[in-house]
Amino acid sequence: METLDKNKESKGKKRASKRDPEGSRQALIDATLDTIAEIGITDTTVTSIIKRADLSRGMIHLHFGGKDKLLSSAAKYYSEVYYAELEKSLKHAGGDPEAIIMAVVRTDLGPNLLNERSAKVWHAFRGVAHSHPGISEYSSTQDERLKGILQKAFEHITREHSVGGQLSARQATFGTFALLEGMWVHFLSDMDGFSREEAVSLIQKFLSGMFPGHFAQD
Amino acid sequence: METLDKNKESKGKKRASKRDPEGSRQALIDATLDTIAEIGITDTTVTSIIKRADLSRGMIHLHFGGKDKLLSSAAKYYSEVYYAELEKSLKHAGGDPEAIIMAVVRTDLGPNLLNERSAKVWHAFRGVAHSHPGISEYSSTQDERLKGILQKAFEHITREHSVGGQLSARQATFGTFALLEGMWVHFLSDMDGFSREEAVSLIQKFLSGMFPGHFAQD
DNA sequence: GTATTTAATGGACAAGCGTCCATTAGCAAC
DNA sequence: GTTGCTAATGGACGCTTGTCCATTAAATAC
Repeated sequence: METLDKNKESKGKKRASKRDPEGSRQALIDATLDTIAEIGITDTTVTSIIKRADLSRGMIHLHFGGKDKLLSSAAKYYSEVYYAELEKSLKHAGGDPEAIIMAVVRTDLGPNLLNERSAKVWHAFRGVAHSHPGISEYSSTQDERLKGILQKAFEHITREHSVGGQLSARQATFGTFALLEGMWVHFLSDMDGFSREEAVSLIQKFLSGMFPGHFAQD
Repeated sequence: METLDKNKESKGKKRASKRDPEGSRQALIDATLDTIAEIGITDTTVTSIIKRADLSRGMIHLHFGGKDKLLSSAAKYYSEVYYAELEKSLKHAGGDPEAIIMAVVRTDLGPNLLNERSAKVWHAFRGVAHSHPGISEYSSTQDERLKGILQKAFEHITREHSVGGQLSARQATFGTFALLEGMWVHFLSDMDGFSREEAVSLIQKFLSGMFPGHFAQD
């Protein structure tokens, strides 16, 4: 019998075999996101990426056609992971609009989506988006999907209880979204002082102020 | 009599004479901010900056000691301009806490501070701050000063009317700040659709929801 | 086994980067 | 004028960047 470790995906991160195009592709994307989070997007070079992925120089050109396209693919992947997590959480939320909104808030501020690596990558991508169409595309898609979910839920609430002078669904979406983005920024500038519970509770207070009778605190 | 234009600071941007260290310094800072806003911080190189400032290669090293220090100086200058505008507006606001808070909100979202160039520069700086201590310093200083002003005003309000279950001054500051940051992000992603009035009004509604009896809408 | 296919390698390359400094030139003092 | 000071110039430098491709080697088909 032979040794059974070493060559069989033992660590979960290593590629399956020496020839594994799909694995190499993903390894490059992961290494890109790691590098951006660790040393910043300005210092993220082809060399720093392939060093971290433990692959050879030519792989980026081979699998993505260039550094720029790798960055776009990494942004796309990041956005997909974000949205997958959100949808997973929404499946357990049921159909109640309030529950949906609070599930979005809780998930967006939860440790799976809002953590050091993720927040740094998000921030870096947003910072360069304006001069990088490939990245811009995916981060604005992510925003629009999130806003879409919120707006649909808020529309239900405003329709049910048409409470005269209150906020429109559009404004409520706008405000909630801004608060969430602000929380991410805050998290980055003070990770130790940040409290997820407090952030969720604050948004909930904002919502219950805007929609009296709804979003009651525990 | 001689011609009186052409060589006497006529355009306000040109340097006063061919030898003007202070003017050159400022021209480099302005060119840096312009370049960042136009082509992004990633593509902002020594060459692109000196081309825009219409100065020679050596000037960056001469006046700032290197590109990195020029960037830090540009961040510092940006922050100073922001804060000067804010203080100017606060002088007219009087001593009333509500008026101070609303003046901060209106100024932060006004065209002098929130415009295309300014927002793009701000975004770019924040995106690289984590791997660039010189920039990080000034953008966090700016944040802290703004939060300080808000918190002091909110403390007055919470002290006067100690309305039991309401928001603490810290939370109100947190929420207002997050909303403002969110508005800037929103402005960047949809400049045409953005309405300053709506943004101000939304924050005011948030505040009047949190502090019933205060921040009454017009 | 051999042939075929293609993932992966890593060095060569030109272009571009930021830094530096010997030189030039503008202004003030005399 | 001449001198002294220093702002300003712009080319040379070494280094790093991203791209590309001839070569190697792993897996599959026969």
